[in-house]
Amino acid sequence: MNYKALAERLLPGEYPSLESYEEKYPPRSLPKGAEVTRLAPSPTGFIHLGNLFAAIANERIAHQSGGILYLRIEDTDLKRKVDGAVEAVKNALRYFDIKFDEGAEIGGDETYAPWYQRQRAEIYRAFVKHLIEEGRAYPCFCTEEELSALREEQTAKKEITGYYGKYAKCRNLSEEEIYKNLDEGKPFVIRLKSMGSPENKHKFHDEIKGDITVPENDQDVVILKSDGIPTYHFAHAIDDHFMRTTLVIRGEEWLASLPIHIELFETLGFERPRYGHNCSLMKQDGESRRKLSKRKDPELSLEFYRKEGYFARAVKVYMLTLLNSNFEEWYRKNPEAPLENFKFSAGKMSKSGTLFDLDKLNDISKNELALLSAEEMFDFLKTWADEYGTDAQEGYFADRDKMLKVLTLCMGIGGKKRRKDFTTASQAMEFIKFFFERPETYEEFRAELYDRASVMDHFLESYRYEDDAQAWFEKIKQVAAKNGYAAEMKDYKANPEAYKGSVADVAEILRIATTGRANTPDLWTIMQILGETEVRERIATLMWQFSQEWYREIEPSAEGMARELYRESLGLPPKGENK
RNA sequence: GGCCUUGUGGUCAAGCGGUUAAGACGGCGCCCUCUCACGGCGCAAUCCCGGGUUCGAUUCCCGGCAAGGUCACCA
Repeated sequence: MNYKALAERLLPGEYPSLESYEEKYPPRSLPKGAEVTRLAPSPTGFIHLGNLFAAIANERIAHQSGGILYLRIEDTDLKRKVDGAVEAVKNALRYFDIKFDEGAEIGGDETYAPWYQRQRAEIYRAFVKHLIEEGRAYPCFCTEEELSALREEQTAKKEITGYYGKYAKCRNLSEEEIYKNLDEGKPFVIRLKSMGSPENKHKFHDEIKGDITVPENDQDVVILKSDGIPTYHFAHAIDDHFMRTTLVIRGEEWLASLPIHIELFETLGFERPRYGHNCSLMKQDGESRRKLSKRKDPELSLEFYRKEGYFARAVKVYMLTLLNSNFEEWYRKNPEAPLENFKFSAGKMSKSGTLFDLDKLNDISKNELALLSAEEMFDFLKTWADEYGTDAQEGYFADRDKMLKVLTLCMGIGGKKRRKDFTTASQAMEFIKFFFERPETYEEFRAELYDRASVMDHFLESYRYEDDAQAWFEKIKQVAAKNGYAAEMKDYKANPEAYKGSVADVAEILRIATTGRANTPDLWTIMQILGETEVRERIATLMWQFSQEWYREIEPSAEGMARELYRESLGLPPKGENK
């Protein structure tokens, strides 16, 4: 068989010499030990937690070694392409502070460009042509129907499926048959002529899994599709060689095709990069666990975290704790140090599938947010609200001073202990809502707090905005005593039967009346921020409602009196209907 | 089904032949307290199973079992 002539017929024309590519994409001049890693998504536009997981590992390994992280777009399959996908990937990763040194739409050193595989067609073909000339690749004319028939046959016989050995029909086509097919214009793919046998097993060192055994490949895999574009496997070998990748961290799902890649690198005569196959993120689903799925699990999408307003650093910290088991301990000891100072190591990555734990993420988020200053929190929330918040929420930020006071209080800044009430921006906005909008609904009063109107009335009577926290609380105590509640907690605990309740209950009535909620940060400060008029109006409004109800039930004729009471408490003149 | 990988509390996990088998999240209880949050203290809960090797196995070996991955002109 004249392979040279065949190669020319299959891929006609002059191609640059193989050596010229070596010169064009020379080995990188980097310090010893520097790792070149990459992220190589296909442009589907959907970027998920698994991508981020691998991205962080690749980024850390590259940058802590003084190496390079680049972005390559694996667009060999047109069906997967979605417009704007590359932008989406870049944006998502920027949010989580993953910085590329070079790559598609990144700029940087152009030596190893282009980074879109479709733009690299010539290189792939040059090498495919070479393999044909060497007799290490051949054209295959089998149709999809033939291939699936073969698969069925193999399955029925309980043999291994695929294109190999005696099943590789086109491998042994005669020269005449090949040219006849070609003359008839039959479409063809180029397959690798595999020399391996799965009976032979080799030890292989995986940077994450450790020593594993890998069988030899015997599949005559497709390397060039009928459209002249290579398959993933072939493009991987060529690109990672010429982009001078030193370490490939990729998902565990690639482990099964490692034998193919090993053979490809061998037959091309390339030194292969080191590999680390990381486990995938799992989710508990009833009895069993499964990979996080795009359809069923919104928390897989990176977009989910941005919409909810997760703090990017918190997500990163959580990823790091999953990625490297010793990270959590390090972080505990070095809470102040930049994350980059942590010595990341592929060897510490988990070997088995990790269940994604939203509780843990939420815990980390609370802690991370509690580290922010009021100004930082202001910026974080505002950025979120501008993009995802309602109009009303955007409005909260108009009064910067008030917002800073609110945040200072709600985050417990200045106090002995920081508060940790929320995990995301959307929760935080919900939490501070009552400062900016009057409550629409009120948390239910416990049944025993039946005389709340009277408590409110007494409170408004004695309330002075100028009072400091202590004086204010003294007055609450007086209100308590006046209404039959224990002014001192100790008294109440010692003898609960003697009272209707304690100051705590009185405070609860006032808390619900002003905020709508039974649980809030310090009430006195809240009242200070709201301002006197607002406090009085809120409490009086509710008080009036209660009085009305009460009068309606007990003494319908006295309803008018309730209104007067209300007006009086606001300091308004009696009579007159308009506010 | 073949091949590959993995198996320590509910979850993430330390551990490398002898330990009361760390820690964190979650759960539960108590304390602090005007509520909540924070914080403090405490409790429950784990070495997949069966054989070896050994004075001794969670740890080493073999065999099961279970889980995950993969078997395309998708990546």
